[in-house]
Amino acid sequence: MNSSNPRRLVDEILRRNARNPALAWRLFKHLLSSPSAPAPSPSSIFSLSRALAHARLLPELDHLHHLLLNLPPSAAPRCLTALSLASSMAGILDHALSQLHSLRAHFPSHAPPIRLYNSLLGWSLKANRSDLVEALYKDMLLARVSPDTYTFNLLMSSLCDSGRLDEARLLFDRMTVKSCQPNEFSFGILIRGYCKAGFSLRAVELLDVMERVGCLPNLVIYNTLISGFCREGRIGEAKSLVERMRKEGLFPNVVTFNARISALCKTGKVLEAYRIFRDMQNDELGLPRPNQITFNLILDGFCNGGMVDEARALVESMKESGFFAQLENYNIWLSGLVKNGRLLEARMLLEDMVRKGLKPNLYSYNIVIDGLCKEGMIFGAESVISLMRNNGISSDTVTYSTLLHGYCTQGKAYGASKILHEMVSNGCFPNSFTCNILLQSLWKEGRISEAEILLQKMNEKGYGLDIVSCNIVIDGLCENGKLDKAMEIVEGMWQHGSAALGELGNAFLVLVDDVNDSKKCLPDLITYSTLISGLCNAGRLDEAKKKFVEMTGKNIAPDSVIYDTFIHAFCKHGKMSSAFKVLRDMEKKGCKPSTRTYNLLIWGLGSKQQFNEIQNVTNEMQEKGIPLDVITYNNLIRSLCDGEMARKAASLLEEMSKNGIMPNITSFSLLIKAFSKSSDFDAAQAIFHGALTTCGQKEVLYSLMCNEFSMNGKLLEAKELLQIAFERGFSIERFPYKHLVDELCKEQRVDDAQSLLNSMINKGYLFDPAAFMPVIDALGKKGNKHEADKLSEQMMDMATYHDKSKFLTSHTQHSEMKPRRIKSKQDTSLESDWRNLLLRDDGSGIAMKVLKRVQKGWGQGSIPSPWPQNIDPFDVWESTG
DNA sequence: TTAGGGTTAG
Repeated sequence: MNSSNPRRLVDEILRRNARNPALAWRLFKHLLSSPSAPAPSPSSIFSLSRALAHARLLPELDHLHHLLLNLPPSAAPRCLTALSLASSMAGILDHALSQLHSLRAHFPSHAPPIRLYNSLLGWSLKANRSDLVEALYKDMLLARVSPDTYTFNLLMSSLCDSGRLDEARLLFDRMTVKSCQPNEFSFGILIRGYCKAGFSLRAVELLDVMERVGCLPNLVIYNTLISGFCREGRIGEAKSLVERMRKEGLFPNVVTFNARISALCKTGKVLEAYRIFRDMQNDELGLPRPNQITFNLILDGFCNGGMVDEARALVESMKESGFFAQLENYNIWLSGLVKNGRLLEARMLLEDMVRKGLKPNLYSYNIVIDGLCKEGMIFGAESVISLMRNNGISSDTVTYSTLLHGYCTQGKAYGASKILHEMVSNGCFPNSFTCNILLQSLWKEGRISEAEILLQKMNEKGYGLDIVSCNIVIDGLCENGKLDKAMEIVEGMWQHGSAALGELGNAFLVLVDDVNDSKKCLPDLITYSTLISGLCNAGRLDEAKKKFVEMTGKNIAPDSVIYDTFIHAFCKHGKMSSAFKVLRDMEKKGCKPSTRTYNLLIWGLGSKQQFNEIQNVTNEMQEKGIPLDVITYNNLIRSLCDGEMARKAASLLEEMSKNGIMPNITSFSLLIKAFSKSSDFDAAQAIFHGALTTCGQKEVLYSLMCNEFSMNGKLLEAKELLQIAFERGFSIERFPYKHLVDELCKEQRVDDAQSLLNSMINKGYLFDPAAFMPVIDALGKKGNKHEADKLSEQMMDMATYHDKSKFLTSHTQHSEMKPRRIKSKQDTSLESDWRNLLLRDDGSGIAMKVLKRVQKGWGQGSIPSPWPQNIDPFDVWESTG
């Protein structure tokens, strides 16, 4: 160590202990406290503070800041600069800013280097702190520091990220006339901006500009453009770019290949992507080797294409070759499992990750939470949230929005508003996704004026109304029969973008006319799909066809969903030849018919009893390799049953099992109904038992069979099934217990009827008190006044209990249901039964007694409004400021 | 230390 120069000594010690910042810091303090200590060099301060910042030793950084302020004025500014730069580079934005602030306050004539400003600008932009960006930019000008190319590049990149392409372009154009010339990064950033916004054609024009200014495009720029074209499906353009780059001596690398593979997977051409992937693995072909990302793309492709087994095999091979170790691999696999309904496995994988010490991140949890919510398993989702909280990760806006969506789709309004409040009180603010979820929920509930208030709030808070919001409103209008309004808005969107919603009556929306064309939200495939489906449902087929022509004229390519919509509509109206014309047209246009397409056709033919044609269609499916599914078979079963060929229909069950297709509850139900209709109860019962074996002991199967027996006078058999239902704890809502009690009484079997009632009471069921009446009547007629009174009392108890638990129909029923549905279903049935009771005049007086209870309880608006009265679904925005 | 390919919600 050279100790002849004390300043070198300081530097040396600091350098040697750079890896132990705490020790370096102590040594530094010690040396600096010596009276003969020389001033440290800026580079040593940079190394020290970089180490302190990296180790997040924040109090030490503050202390250092303080010490540096006391250095002689010849050394202090440069050392402070070094400190601030190191803090800034480590991303400790607030420290770096306060250090810059002291520098500027104490040494106003010292101009900080542009590099410091650039670094601070970069972090401020990343943190979305436009206030800081502005302040820094002003301070730069005050310090007479000129922005350089790097500064402009940062600003452009940020503008592009927030979709402000035109402003980014303006900045870019100003660069060419200013002292700072655009470099390859400037071009790269702008090109990326155009490509990300879907304007690859505008991006590629910049290649010519580059040529003019003598700036050579590099591999990154070519890859940006190629992936942009691939994303837009412009494969021809992508290919010619590859040729152009080869001519310039640049060769496609793994990124280029990944862009192609990604595009193929996104358009469902997984097998083609897989072929390329295999070629990349083949040493002889000299292609770039697949990397981590290539594997992820193929894995995701398999998962999205429903090829779970292939995906699983790939995961195994990735594990073997060490390509399955990063969190991202796990997250892709998690999302694949969820998308393919393997929720249990996904949940287990998540816990496995925790056990293995591979910390799942917010993405991992959100993926599983979303899957559970989509399957209606909100409790499961809530439990994953606790798991996540226990592992130190807090919910974000995505988590809350996902949960909100779960509650909304199940009509659980109270849960939804609870989530909204929880999210805001935890500092997560609703974004446009959240708003769209709410918007859809409100429209679905028919609460249009509230939806309009929400649109207004979204607008005030600056959440742009995007194409999703527009599509939600258009869907809502179609569902509510306001098709003309919907069409008017779509037309207006071509001119004014989302501002066309203003025609809904919201004058304020006129103010948000999308100013720049690049951001305007124009009708898309979903818009037309929604509109066309609305028109078809309303029987306005000619207008639907016109809209179809309009969309293709606007270069929106129809997908199989739209074709299916037309096929469905034609089938519904019995226009089978038109339906087949659509099928041929879609094939001609290169849109592959799906199993669903054929199922619709079979359904249409089935309702016209055209069995030969059905046969032709199923043959065609087999020839074209389009798999039949359970719905296909159910359609076949339905049409045969309708044609009173139940036996032939039943034989299809065998064919299904031969083809590896499991019949479902619908398959069996159709057959049970058909055999019951023809009074072939032995066959019906055989199917019923087969169904129980295949589908499990399902309540719907029991209730169906019980209803069939009961309707056809098979009272004993029906009663037996009802008894089983009691034992199994099923909800009896769908069982014909009232009818059965009534019929038993009519057949003078009051004892059987009474025993049924007693079983229901003993099992704790809460049921329609009207079921008591036939028995009370019968007992009264028989002169058994004592028993009749006893039952009357029990009926009164049931009525009281009914008052207390407004919605419960049985002890097994799950709590929350869609409030509106409950109202229409339950109230009307109870009310009508009670009205019938009250109209009776048998002098028993019971009816009047009961009436009083009815007036106190049921039918009196005891149904809670979908949103709890005391909570305004919109007030959460007020606290967001 | 600013530009390319992979993971979450409507």
